Amino acid sequence: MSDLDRTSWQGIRDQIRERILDSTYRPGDKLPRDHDIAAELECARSTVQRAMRSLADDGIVERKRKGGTIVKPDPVTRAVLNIPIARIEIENRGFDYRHHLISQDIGAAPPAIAAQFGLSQASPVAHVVALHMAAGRPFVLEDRWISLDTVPEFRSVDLAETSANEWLVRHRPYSRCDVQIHATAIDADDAQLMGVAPGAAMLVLERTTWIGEKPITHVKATHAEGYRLMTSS
Amino acid sequence: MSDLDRTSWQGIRDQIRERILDSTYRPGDKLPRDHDIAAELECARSTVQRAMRSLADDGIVERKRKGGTIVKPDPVTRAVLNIPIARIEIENRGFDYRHHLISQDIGAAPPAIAAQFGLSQASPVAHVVALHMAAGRPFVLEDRWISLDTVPEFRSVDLAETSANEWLVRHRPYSRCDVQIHATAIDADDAQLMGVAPGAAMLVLERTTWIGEKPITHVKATHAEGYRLMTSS
DNA sequence: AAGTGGTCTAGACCACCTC
DNA sequence: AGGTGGTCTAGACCACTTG
Repeated sequence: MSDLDRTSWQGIRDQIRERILDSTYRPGDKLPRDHDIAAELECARSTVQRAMRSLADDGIVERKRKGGTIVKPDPVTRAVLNIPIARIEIENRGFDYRHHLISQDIGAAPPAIAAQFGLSQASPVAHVVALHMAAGRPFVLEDRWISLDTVPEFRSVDLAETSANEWLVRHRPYSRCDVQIHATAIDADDAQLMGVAPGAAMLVLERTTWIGEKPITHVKATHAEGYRLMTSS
Repeated sequence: MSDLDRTSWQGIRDQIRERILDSTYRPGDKLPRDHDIAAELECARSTVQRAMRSLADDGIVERKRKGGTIVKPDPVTRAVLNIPIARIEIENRGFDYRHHLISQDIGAAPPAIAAQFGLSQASPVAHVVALHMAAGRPFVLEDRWISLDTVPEFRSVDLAETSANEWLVRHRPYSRCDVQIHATAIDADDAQLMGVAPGAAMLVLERTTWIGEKPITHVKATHAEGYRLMTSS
């Protein structure tokens, strides 16, 4: 058969989704209770549950105890970003990977970073600037701050061998990650590093990761001109 | 108690995650089978299943039948983007919303759009350019193509009342959505519309939505200078 | 061929929230 | 206060994939 079993949870999900697509249920409408859908489509209630959770995860319906299930009135496009570490992304594209350490030092946190980390300015941080190269050309410029209160052993990492990016991701799992994406006109210094004209439009990803309530690192990753972040769902 | 029940699926998830964070299980390691974890933590196997699926969704572990569960060796940052309708986003920020229709016409698909849609160039498409304003200032410039084969009734929509964005999202649910994000230097015409200097760095989101295998719409949304897409997980 | 995760069921109880 | 979704269980069978 072309689709899945009508009584698998994917089958149930598809039938409900179909009714939303063909306007049997319209935005704002209340759907029957799980129990009744289960009876009608001849499956267990937990199977309806599974299907409904999937639809809720996709932002298609909204569920509330006692309130029931409604079709979301203000649909939201939901896309999942996968951000791999630079080396993996470059190697996946079939390019040779290398990284250059541009600068590295340790000191007290400047105000902007202290604020981002929620720490006092006396806190010690490491600052690392590195360039990730794909096939000999600049791919990502990484400007990173690491909280040495949270990651004291970072002081003794040899960044010639492993990038800070990779060392952290392998040794310091995080529990939370904030991501911001924006476009910026590159300044003269960074332009020279990236090999583009000053003022060129660059895609920038800024990430801050945390373990519990403690900040691990903040990184500003400036991507090569023309880079596209892609997602699908 | 401060955390959830140790035997709830969230509790199980947290205990497993904890063991990954404290390196009891390291990247690439194989975890015990669900059955054994269930026995050790004294819960049903399906509860372990639920916890494991959550960890797999977060990109922390990888599961294969017969292969077992391993800690993902190449951790990937996974962030979920929520892209609301322009009007909702602007109103949520407490600004007055308005939209201006810049241009609107119907014709055969130009090559780039035909290719994007996987259609022949003879296919009829609508082309709409509109500006979404927040508090009287340009917020998003929307350049949209709609496949009239898929959405014939779009011909008779009055775009003075509802934006194409909003009409589509309310009347044409989609089953798939591709998103691309990039930075671009704005051209002179668009710069005038957005009220910025030509060449300014702008964040652009391009989305194509599909219903089954049929294309609905492709939209290029150029955001105001300095706009930041934010996510958290 | 066999081991592992994936799914389904039926039933029970719980937690939350509207009515 | 009662109805609804959320979760848990125990057991069974299935599907995939590796050895």
